[in-house]
Amino acid sequence: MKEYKDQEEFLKDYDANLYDLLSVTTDILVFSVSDIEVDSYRKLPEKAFSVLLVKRKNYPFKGNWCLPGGFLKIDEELEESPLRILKKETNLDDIYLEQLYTFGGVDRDPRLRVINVAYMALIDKERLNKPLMTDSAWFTVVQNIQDNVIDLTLYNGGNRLECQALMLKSKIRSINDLKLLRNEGLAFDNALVLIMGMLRLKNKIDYTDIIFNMMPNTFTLKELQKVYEVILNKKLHDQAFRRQIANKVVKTDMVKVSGGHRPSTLYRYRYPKDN
Amino acid sequence: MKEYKDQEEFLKDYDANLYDLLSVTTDILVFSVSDIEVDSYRKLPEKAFSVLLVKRKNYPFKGNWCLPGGFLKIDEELEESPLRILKKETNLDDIYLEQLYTFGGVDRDPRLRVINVAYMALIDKERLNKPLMTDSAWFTVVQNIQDNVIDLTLYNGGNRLECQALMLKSKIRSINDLKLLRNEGLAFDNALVLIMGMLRLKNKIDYTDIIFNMMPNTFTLKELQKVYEVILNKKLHDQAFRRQIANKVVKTDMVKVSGGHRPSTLYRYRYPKDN
DNA sequence: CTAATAGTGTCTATTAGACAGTATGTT
DNA sequence: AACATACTGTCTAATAGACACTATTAG
Repeated sequence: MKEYKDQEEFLKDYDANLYDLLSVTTDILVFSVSDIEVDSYRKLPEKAFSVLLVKRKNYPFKGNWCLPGGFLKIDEELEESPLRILKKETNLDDIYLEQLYTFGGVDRDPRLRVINVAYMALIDKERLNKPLMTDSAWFTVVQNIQDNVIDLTLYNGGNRLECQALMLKSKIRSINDLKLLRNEGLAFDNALVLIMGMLRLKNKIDYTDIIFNMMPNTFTLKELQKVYEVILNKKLHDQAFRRQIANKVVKTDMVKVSGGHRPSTLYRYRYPKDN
Repeated sequence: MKEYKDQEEFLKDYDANLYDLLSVTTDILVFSVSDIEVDSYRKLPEKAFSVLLVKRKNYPFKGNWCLPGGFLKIDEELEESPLRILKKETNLDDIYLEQLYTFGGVDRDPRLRVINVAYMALIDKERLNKPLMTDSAWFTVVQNIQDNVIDLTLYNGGNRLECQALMLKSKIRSINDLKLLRNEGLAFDNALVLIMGMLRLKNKIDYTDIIFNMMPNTFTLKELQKVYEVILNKKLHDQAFRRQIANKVVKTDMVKVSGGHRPSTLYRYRYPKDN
């Protein structure tokens, strides 16, 4: 091995093709909630949980749906890539974004070896200020967890996608803790990305404040509770819920009037000193 | 754009060099604890928290210390890479491993553009059955957190490394939430990897059982408490601690005798149904 | 008045913090 | 006996679950 005087001399001599080269992509799980109107004028609208998908126009997986994403450019910071994609899809700049997991299965893309860094984004649909891109659509996510099997069914108009996985451990930390049982209509390994994201979110809303990224500026406590309930997929006890989030919200002097019942006080999120 | 009959025909035509190519590496934060003997024969040994580092023999960063790691091979599953490295370094197969974060700064490696998937591993040093690799060494980690500045000082014999970062948010989720203030002796961006790993561990031992991956099969409650204390960097209240971990451990019929005082009952970890 | 949601009061069980006290070993 | 750690008991404060009750609106 040649001896170098210093790092500068070493780098001049260095051949970047010495190691295997491959491509890196970023995918983003864009999650949000929306209202579902109910028949009775008196009842409150239900909350639905939804994810943004893009229909693939080209091979591979032509016609299937996939997460918004793209290839990382060689001179682009890793964190810039999801922000760039989100800006393109939603026209929003300040979106809650966190790294979810990096997927690196050898065969996840039939074209070439790809490492995929998946992010999770939470947005408030009311902030959307332009129509979705063509081929993009919100899918309502209906979850069903029984024994150790998680099943997610996605609906958008006539489109219905479904994915299902066996959870091999009680805490899913790695892609190897999940075994995909069914995947109808999702491209690449996006079914597993979606399931991991869903599980991460269900877990994190218990001990963080990230849910407020999906809420409008003002909201009623019942609306907030319904968002918790649709994500956790279980009913919460009203009074217990109010106590638990009491110190995370601030009462405003506004109320929300809706149907034949007492109006509900609107609340804001109480930002901690930092975020 | 050419129209393809099916995915097979499309792939035959596909040029993998269409997108930017780069290299992927995996780094592993191998954390463990060990005893530090104390002067008085009566006192219990203190617990020290430590991380495994490797001295760089070549450029770049020749002479600095770095995390064990390596380049991902093009036909290697992403998760296999850290396992392969751990096997080489520790000769152990069944090690607790979790993905920590994927680092992708444009300039993190002066040789070429690299995306680095960092993992965190927790091991019980008593299980080590072979000496460390040459150039590998355990460094004791001493942490100091004041205001929003975290400072880690690493000791091994005469070697002393130090890194320090400002925490821009109270919950560190992204590399952008940290601002590196000082880095003495650590290669690449390993200082930030180490700090993120340390923070993740501090956070996770409160709501998971991962600490037991660093414990021997049997241990006294005081030993377990001291491991918590050295990681959290604060004293815990004896009785409160015992109550909190009571249902996570099982009493054995063995005791540990050490110095001039009453022997302590040895406990085992109570495995949940799965892990 | 009725249906439906909004919001409060309170009892109880569980958990967390604090502190005091007792137990048991080696030297 | 003295020291050091091991371990238990109990008071109190805070929190969580459960349930009952009152309040307010549109139609």
